[in-house]
Amino acid sequence: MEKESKRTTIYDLAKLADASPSAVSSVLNGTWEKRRISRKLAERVMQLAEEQGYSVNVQASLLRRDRSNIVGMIVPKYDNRYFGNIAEQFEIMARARGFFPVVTCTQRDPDLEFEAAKELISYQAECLISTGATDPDRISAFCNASGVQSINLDLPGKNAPSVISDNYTAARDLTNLILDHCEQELGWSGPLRFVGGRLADHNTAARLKGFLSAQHDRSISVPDSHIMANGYSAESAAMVLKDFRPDGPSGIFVNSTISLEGVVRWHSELEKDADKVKYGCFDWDPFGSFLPGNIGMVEQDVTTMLKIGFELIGKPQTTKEPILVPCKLRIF
Amino acid sequence: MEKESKRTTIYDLAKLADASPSAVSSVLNGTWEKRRISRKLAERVMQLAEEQGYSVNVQASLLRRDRSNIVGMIVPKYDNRYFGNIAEQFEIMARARGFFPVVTCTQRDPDLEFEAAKELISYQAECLISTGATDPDRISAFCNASGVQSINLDLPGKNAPSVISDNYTAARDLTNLILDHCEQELGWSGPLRFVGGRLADHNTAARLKGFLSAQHDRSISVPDSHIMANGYSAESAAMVLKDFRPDGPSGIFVNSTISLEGVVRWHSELEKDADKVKYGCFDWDPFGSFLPGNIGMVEQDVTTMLKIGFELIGKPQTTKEPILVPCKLRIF
DNA sequence: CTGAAAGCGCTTACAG
DNA sequence: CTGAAAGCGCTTACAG
Repeated sequence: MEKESKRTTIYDLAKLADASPSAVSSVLNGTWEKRRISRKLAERVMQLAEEQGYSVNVQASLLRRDRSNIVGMIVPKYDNRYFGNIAEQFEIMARARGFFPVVTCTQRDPDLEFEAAKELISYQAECLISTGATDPDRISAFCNASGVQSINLDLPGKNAPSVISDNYTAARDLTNLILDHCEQELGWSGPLRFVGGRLADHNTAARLKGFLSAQHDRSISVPDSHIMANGYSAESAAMVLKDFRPDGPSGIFVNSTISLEGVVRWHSELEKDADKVKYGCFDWDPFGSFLPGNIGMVEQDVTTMLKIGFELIGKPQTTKEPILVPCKLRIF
Repeated sequence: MEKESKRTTIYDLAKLADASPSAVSSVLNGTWEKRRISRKLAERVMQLAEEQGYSVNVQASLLRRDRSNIVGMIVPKYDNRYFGNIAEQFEIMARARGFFPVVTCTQRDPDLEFEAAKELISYQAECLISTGATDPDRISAFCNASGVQSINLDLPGKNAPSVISDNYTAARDLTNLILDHCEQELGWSGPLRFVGGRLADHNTAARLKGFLSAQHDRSISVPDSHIMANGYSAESAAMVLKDFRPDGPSGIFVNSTISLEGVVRWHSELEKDADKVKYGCFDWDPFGSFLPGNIGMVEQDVTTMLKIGFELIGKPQTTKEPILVPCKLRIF
């Protein structure tokens, strides 16, 4: 074994195999049959490459080639059922399509999002998917300036095509489900409370609209105090409910599993009428159906969103209107 | 704006700024003050770079430089609390240390693991962290041959240093906790059942050892039929318990949250004596404490494991004995 | 069947 | 204060 400090190159291999670097290169990148290099030489080179622990230097290879095949994704969190699933499926689907996926996680920090996006472009990503980005327009503006395609997922933007869940419809359906349960099991007909998220956030706004419209259709008027969208954390959800001690039936629309943690904590500490609280959650968790009071959850259709996203890659960007993907309502 | 098809290079910028490519390069990579390039020129170049949406071609830059700063990680899943958290914290900690993290998810598929590892090395990763790899030795053998450092996380290997949880101790503590609850609340003293995982898997084996040793210390003998380690899925856990209808008190050691799903499903379908089942789980989930019968969970100390992993980077590889990191026992 | 040569976009020691 | 030139490791059209 040679000095470990330097990696083996095609020149090392060429010397060892007593062939030219060009020949070695074409053996290693699979074009040797086309170049009609003898099978004997090819086998010798591949054998040597194996022995020497050779691996192609992608930096050098990409520099010379026309395409990188890299498709980048930024995602707010991995440690989250929804986004973790998106990242995971993205990688699988990208590989299946012959791309090299590079995902990076940006902690809902707009500056980190932008830096990470620039980094991915520096790595010659051919397309960048911004998932749940807080400032997608800044990112796609930069992509546009660099001549790199970009796509928004989960949260829409103006400068690139967007693929998002049909939050409005799913929220309306979930609200109706909660209302039905309240009527049938508690003989009570609203109004419900809305807990979690931020109203400035597009998805929360769309969900709130669905929440209100379902109740409007039943002539239920919802007081402002019932809209408790004060953030994305278990703490803020528990906080906003702290002083609410139900005195009879009540129902809650929970916006995301992270808020659900707070709601469940609050619920478990109720001293009376805990069984008169019904809630549903816009988000999916496998333990959801075992939480007392939880009557249903909305699961976003990640596979379809990604499939549509991949179909957009390489296509000329046509419409900028968000493409809406229906969600699945899971009833317990 | 020029033709979008080609990205802007330092040569384009040099022409526009009426300067040499060398000067542009040093302005862009921050060495211009050292080279005593005039502030005026520097500002002009940076302005132009901004306008043209320039971003450095990392492939070209790395090819010329000595170091890549890339540190790679393979991880089985993102859509999993434990591994998702590892990937997320890895990226944060890597950035904080000036590295460029690239994580990829390999679905517990040994071949995909190996391919992904090779790919990361092709991208000139300086160090590769194999997390929960099914065949870590094959990967580190390849890394060794290529002169790339490698580290095993979560699951140990022979060819590289390993940082793993102290599964044995934590499992023993969790077992004792379950036994204590069973005695105090049910007046019953084992033996417990062990559900989930695979005995061939190092971590399952270590946990089983702790499980057995805690009971051995209390002179409880555990029949073989109580060891139900038949896989990592909610289905297999539910399956193995299908015909178990407890007729009195019972206790279960659940190996991972994925198995916990199956256990909870089984538990929720019991017609009698459901309140006489106590279980604990080796893994953490925020909804865990709200699941009836769940008395405690083990949370692995991801931050410490990663911190130790990062300390190993760049250091000569000394001991091959796994470094054990204590877990935290969360009691409900 | 195979090699010499140019060039991908950078960086940096060297020479003014 | 600044530029010309070499070279990082590859690929590929071109010329035998």
